[in-house]
Amino acid sequence: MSTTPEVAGVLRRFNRTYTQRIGALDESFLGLGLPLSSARLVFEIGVDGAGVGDLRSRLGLDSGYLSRLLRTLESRGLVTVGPDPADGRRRTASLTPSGGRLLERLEQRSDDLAHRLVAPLTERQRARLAEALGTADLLVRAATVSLDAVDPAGRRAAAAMEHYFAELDRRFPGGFDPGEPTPPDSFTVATSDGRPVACGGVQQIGAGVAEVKRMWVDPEWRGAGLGSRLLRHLEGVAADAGHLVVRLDTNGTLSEAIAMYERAGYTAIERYNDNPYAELFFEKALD
Amino acid sequence: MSTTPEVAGVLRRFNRTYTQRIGALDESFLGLGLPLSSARLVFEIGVDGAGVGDLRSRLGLDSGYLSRLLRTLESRGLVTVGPDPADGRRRTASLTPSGGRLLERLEQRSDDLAHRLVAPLTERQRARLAEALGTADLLVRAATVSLDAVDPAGRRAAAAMEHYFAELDRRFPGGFDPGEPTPPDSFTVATSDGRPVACGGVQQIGAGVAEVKRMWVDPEWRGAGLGSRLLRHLEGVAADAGHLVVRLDTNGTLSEAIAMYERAGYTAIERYNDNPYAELFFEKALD
DNA sequence: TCATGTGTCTGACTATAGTCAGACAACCTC
DNA sequence: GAGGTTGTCTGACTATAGTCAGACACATGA
Repeated sequence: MSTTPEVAGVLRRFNRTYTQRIGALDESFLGLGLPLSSARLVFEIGVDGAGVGDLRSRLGLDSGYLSRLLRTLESRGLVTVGPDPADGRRRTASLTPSGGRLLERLEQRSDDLAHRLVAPLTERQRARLAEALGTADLLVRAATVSLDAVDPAGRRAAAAMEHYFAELDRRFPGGFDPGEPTPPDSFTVATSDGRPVACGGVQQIGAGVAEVKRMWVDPEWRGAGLGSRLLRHLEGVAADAGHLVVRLDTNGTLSEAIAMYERAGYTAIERYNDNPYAELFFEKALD
Repeated sequence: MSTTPEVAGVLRRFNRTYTQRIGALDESFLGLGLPLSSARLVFEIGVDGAGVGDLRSRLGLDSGYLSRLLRTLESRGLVTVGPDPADGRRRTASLTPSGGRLLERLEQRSDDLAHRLVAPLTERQRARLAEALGTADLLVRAATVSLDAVDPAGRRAAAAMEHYFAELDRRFPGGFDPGEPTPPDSFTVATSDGRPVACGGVQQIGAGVAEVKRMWVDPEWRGAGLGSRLLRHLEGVAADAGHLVVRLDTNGTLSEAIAMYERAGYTAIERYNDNPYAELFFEKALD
């Protein structure tokens, strides 16, 4: 706040410009015989379908309201809602062929409008705009990732860890076998649009000593500072639990991670465990 | 469209991110006992007040609807609506002291939310975001400027020309006296948010020869390509009127303008009029 | 001064968006 | 298999947003 007093102002000014001009992109959904909220819903269901709860959180709707919207789309033959095979309480919505055609037309309209919007710009200006919006997009998304403590043995933790293990398996020359992973003392998942985009656990490994484990950041999200933020967060978790020192191990393959640890003030130490995949070991004192 | 197919995609992706995250900035207006549209209206009236028609075009509201919104704000003692001294049909809205206090609180909330939004970012990221949004803002605004042919002797033309004359007066060492300006054959005003941001006229000065006159771009808008776009537009106007050549004169003081003319394919020629303020003369053949 | 246009207002509507409480079935844990 | 939790659904609402037609006063230009 102290040294960048203008960010908020720029943001607010942009907000104004935005609602007046680009906001019309949403209204391009109109005129196909559907109210805006229903059209947005069709859009959000998409070709792959989506869980009802997922839709609710992505669109920020009341469950009753969403249910009713789905009912009207169903009655128009645009959507079918069926049970989730994995959990009988959940339901998944997907588009019928006619719903798919509607989605295509929505996409088309939205695309046309976007093109028309940038048409008066020169080629170079368009490129500049695309770059600026891309940057803003990444940063805004990064800023609004939410870091939540989840049950280390629960479903959300498992789903996030799966990404982590899958990536290790891809990156390690001989693959990676997680064995029977034991849940850490606490686990944090970073979520954006309902999907896990980063995660990490904290576990006590000695008196006053915590280990950061299974830290992972989605490849698409690297370079947005999410890793550092998560690491700071996990250090906070460890400090709150009364630990004085944080350790972690890693593998030489994971060069971005190593660079980040060093930037964050970690120093290399001797091997402190028998993890066969670990080659490098770091430590940092909590203040 | 051919070489930058991705702009529309980036724009649409950003739109999605935006409505979900920054869109909440608007909702910060809520919770002060006013519905969103009324709060936006208070915001748009601002400390300086605003004409009713102006508000209508800025907010894109139906005149009946706006009138009703003003009535409810009036009945709550937040706004007064009085006659415009210059034109008895028009009315101007301004905030009462209590309306002004409400506005301050709205600003405060919006500001707080903007700060909270960028809080998770590092200083550097915030600076990057501010820069990206600033660029996007300028370009989007530039893209959505509308170029309208107006009555060369009418009010809109006069208002725009006033800016032009004022600027010349500021920039010329000995000031500038427009004398009795005669309206050109056609006049174009570029408008953004209801304000003139650029203008220019076209006038026949010989058989098949047109002159571009009184071309002006708001200083805040320079660097956004608005000048070139306007110039191209005026050339189009001249070509449509059957002219084959466009000429223009300028003063050595106006260096940005000169650079722009050269970029646009104009070449220096001999003096072709007796304008005492003109020092440089340019010409371009229309294709 | 008359015809025409412009800017605002009222009345009478409709459609859309959203809220809240509670029912109910499937699931999970002990 | 009892008790609590989660996910979805229905019913009964209210608030907000927006539309359209027409009235009326003022302005403008022939």
